[in-house]
Amino acid sequence: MPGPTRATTLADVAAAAGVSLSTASLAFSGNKPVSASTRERVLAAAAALGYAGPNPLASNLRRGRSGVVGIAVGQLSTAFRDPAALPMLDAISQVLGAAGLGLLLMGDDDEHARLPIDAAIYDICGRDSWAAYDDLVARDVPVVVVEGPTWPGATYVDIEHRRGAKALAKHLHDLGHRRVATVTLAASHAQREREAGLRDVFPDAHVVGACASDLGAAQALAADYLAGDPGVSAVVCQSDVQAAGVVLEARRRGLRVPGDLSVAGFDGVATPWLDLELTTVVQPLADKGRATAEAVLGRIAGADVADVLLPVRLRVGDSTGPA
Amino acid sequence: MPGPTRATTLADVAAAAGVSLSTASLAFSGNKPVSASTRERVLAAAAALGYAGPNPLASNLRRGRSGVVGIAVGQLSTAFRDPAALPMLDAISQVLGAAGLGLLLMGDDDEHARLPIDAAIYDICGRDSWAAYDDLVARDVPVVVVEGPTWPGATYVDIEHRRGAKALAKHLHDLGHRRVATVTLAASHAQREREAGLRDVFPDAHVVGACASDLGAAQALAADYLAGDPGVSAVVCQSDVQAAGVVLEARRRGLRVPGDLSVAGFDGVATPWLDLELTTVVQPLADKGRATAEAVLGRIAGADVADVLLPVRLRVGDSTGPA
DNA sequence: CGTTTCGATCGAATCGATTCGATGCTACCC
DNA sequence: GGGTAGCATCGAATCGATTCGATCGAAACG
Repeated sequence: MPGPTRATTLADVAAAAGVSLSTASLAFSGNKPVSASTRERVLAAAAALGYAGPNPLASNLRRGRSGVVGIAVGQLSTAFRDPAALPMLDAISQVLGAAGLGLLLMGDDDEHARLPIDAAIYDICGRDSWAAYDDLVARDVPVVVVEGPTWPGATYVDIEHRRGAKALAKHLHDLGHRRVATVTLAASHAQREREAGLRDVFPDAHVVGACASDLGAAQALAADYLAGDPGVSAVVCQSDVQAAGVVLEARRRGLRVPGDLSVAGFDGVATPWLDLELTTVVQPLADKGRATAEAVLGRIAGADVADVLLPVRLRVGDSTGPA
Repeated sequence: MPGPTRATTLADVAAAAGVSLSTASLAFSGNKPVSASTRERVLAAAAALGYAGPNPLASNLRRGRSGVVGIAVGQLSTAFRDPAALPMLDAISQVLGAAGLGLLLMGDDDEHARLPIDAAIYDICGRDSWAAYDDLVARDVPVVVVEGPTWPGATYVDIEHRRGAKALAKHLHDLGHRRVATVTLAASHAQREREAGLRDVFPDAHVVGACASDLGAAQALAADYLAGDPGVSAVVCQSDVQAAGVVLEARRRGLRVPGDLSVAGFDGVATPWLDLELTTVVQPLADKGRATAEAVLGRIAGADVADVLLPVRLRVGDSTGPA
C-alpha cells in the first residue's frame, strides 16, 4: 500500500532503487537513454513507495516552464455564451493539449499576472485594453492576440473583418437595399473594421445600437428599434446570434423575413432554433483556433512567428432578399 | 527602460537596493513587517531593473502551491454549449479568483496529471470514470466531484436529482398524464438518479433515447420518435435545451404544446428563443458553483469538508398541461 | 543606568527536480 | 593489443524564491 507518508521525493525513489538521483530522473523523463533494467528497477521502487512521478512544481522551476497557457476571456459567461467561441476554443485546447499544454482561464484582473503561465492568449475580448498586458510583457510572457488591436510585441491572429463586411454589404446593395441599419458589438478593433467595410458600401448606414452576442439582448435592442418604424429594409448584425434575435423580434412584430426585412449575421455558426438559414459571413473558427495555438507554440519555442490573417466567405442564406 | 537582459532575479534587486535577499522577499510578499523606507528602496530598485516581481515558478515550488485549480469538463465544446454550465462556471471562477486561484481546463486525458494543480474539480461530465483520477489521488491532489458518482476521498457537491425528477413526474401525473416518455443524458450518476425519480411515479416510462444537452441532437431524436406516433402525452427531458428541441420538433410536426404534447425540462435556464416558459426543475446553478469552489478552498486549506446536497424546485410553466 | 522587549534585518537551509560535464566500462576496429 | 567510440551512470551545480532562527539596535521599563 502507498504509505500515508507524503513527501516521497525522487531522491527517495533513487535510494530505494539503488541508483543516483540523476539516473532516476532520466528513468522518468527519458531525456537520455537509460538501460531497460535500470528503468524497471526505478519504476518498481516508485510504485512500492507510492511515488506518483516528479513533482510538477519542482520540474517547472528547473525547466523554466509551467506547461500552462493563459487565455483571457473577460467574464466567462459572456465569453462562452457565444457559440462562435466554442469551436475556436476547442481547436486551441486540442492543439495545445497535444503539445502537453494546459489552458488557464484568465479574467481581466491582474491577479492572474502572478500565476505561472508560459504564454497568454487574448481572445474573444472585444476590448481595446487589458490591465494585465504590461505585466505580461514585463515578465517576458509571449502574447497572442486574436482579433485585437495591435500592441507592440504581440503576435496577431485575425480574420478579414472589413472584406467580409463589405462583401455582405455589396450583396445587400445588389438586392436593391439602400437604407440599412446595423447592430454592433462593443467598440473594438474588430467592430471598427467591420463597420468600415459596411460603410464602404452604405456610408450612412444607421447604427441601431451595441449589444453583446446574446439573443435576448439583440431582441430587446431590435424591439426598441423596430417600434420606431425606422424605414430600413435590412439589418446587418455582427453575429449570427444577434441576427437570430432580430429575426425573432421582427416576426413577433409581424414582419416577414426576408419579405419585409432582410437580416444578416456574422460568424457562420449553426442556429438550429431558426427555421431559416441566415445570410452571414462565415469565418473559419477552427482554423482561427489552430492558428492561434500554433502561434503560441511557436512563441514559446522562441521562434519568430508571423501574424495570421484568415479569409472569410459570404454565405447567402434565406434571411436576405430583394428590397 | 527595462533592459533587454532577462533573468533579473530577486537577488539582483536585493543587491541593487543594498538589502539582503530575505528582506527583498519580504518587501514583495509582505509576510513580515518591513520598514517603509526599505520597502520603497526595494521597489525602486526593482522598477529600475525592470523586475516584474517574484518568479511564480520558484515561488510555487517553495510554497508547494501553484495557485491553479483544474476543472475537468471533457470536451470543451460539448461542456460549454450547455447554458446550464455557464452560471456555475462563472460562480466557481469568481470565488476562486477572489482567492487568487486560477482555473485550468482539463480534458479527460491524463496528460493533465503532469500539470501543476492544487486541486481538481470534476464537473459537467456525465461520466462515471476518469482516467486521471487515480493519478490525482496518488499525488494527493484534493478532488471535488460535482453531480458525480462517489469515489473514495473526494468531496461531493450534488443536487436533489431524484426528488426533483419525482416532483416533476407527480405534476404530470396530477395533470392526468399516464403514458410518458423521457429523453435521457448519457449514462451517469445524475441520469440514474433522475430516472429513478421519474419511475417512482411512472414505473414504465419509455426511454426515447440519450443525447447531449444539445438542441439539434434532441430535435433529431424527437423527430425519429414522434414520427412513430408513440402515443405518449408527455415527454420529460433532462435539460431545458433538450426540452426546447422537443418542443420545436413537435411543432414542426403540427403538434401543439402543451395542447397535444406536454414537454418538461430540467435546469431552469433561460430559453429566449422559445415563446413559452418551460415547465422544469430549477436547480441553483450559481449556488452549486459557489459550493464547489468553497469546497475546493477548504480542501486546499486541509480542512475536513462536508459533502453538499443542494435543493431543487419545480417550476410550472406553459409547456405542460392536462393530458 | 542596566535590563528586557520588540521590530527590522540578515544568513543559511530548503523546496524537488533537471542537466552539464566527467567517469568508468564495454565493444569495436585495424 | 592499443586506441577509440559510445553508452550508462554518477556527482554537483542550478533554477529563484520563502522562511526559520539568530542577531543587532533602539525603545521602554523599573
